[in-house]
Amino acid sequence: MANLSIGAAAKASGVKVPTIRYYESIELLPSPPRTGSNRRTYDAGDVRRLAFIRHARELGFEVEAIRTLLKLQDEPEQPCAAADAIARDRLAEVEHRIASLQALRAELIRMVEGCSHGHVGACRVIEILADHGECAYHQGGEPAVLAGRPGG
Amino acid sequence: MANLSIGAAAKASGVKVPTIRYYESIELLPSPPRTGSNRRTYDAGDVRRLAFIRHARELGFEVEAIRTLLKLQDEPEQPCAAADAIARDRLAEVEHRIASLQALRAELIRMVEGCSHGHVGACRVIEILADHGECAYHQGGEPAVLAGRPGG
DNA sequence: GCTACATCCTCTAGCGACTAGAGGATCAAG
DNA sequence: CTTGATCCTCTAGTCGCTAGAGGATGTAGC
Repeated sequence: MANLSIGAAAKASGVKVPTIRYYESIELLPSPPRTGSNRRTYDAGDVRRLAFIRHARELGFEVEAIRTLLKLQDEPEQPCAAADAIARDRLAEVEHRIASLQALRAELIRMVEGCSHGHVGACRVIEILADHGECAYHQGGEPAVLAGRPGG
Repeated sequence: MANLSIGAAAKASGVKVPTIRYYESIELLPSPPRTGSNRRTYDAGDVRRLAFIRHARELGFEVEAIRTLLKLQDEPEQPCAAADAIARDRLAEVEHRIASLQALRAELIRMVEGCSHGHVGACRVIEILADHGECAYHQGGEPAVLAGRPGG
């Protein structure tokens, strides 16, 4: 698998064409060789790198964290403590999120059930999410991953 | 707890001062009464609402989704069918998110376990993220969590 | 060869959800 | 009555894309 067009690399990696160009522009992906007519050509290694980036983004890694991981990959003699730390941070956050979402889920189920009995009544969505002032997750400060959902 | 300054409301809710003003500007938070010298004054209800918004954002809900949740809370008398639909939509979203995050969590655990005490050469972080082809997390189509960091 | 039309190129501008800073008013403490 | 924190409005910047303009090139069918 070599000399892929940007479109083929996009298909193979799952990263959109403009996003590949964007990654090149921020130097997350090296500038590939060009054809005589100035078109980018990618190989299997590029596709792998793109797939890696895509997956890492989906896991909520920031671009800077991904940059660090790629650097670690390029210099495999170094211990992977940094990569491990990044993964651990993500894991802690993901676990907290799951817990919060499960609480919200329970409340939404309660609402849907209340609805099926003819009244919305005292909706406690706000309480369920507002009342957790002391939860450890928030001591650390800023949220690491906020939504940019596919639509947004 | 009443007549809080914007700074006090920020401290109490965990939402930053400029962000509170931003939420007002996009009408996620109602414009509060002002003092004679034009300063915003908040009460306990505003703080709860802000804390709710913050939690929901941290859970990855878009502002528009939060708006519908708040509307459901604000107007408990609205026709049951409408409330039910909103709650059901959010519930579906929450459940999808939980599922995605659980798959993600499993991967992160594998990553951390594979990584511990190793070197990057043997570190599975990169392998796992690059060889993502059969990862269940991706079957669902769209990524549930993408980064839009607090600066993003 | 010629015509469609897809794909590529660069560039700029826009999005959501903030965040930072300028420039000025006001408040609370010493 | 000064000092410094906090408040006000406003504009512009951030991240990680995404969309569109305007034009060049590649490819398939006739």
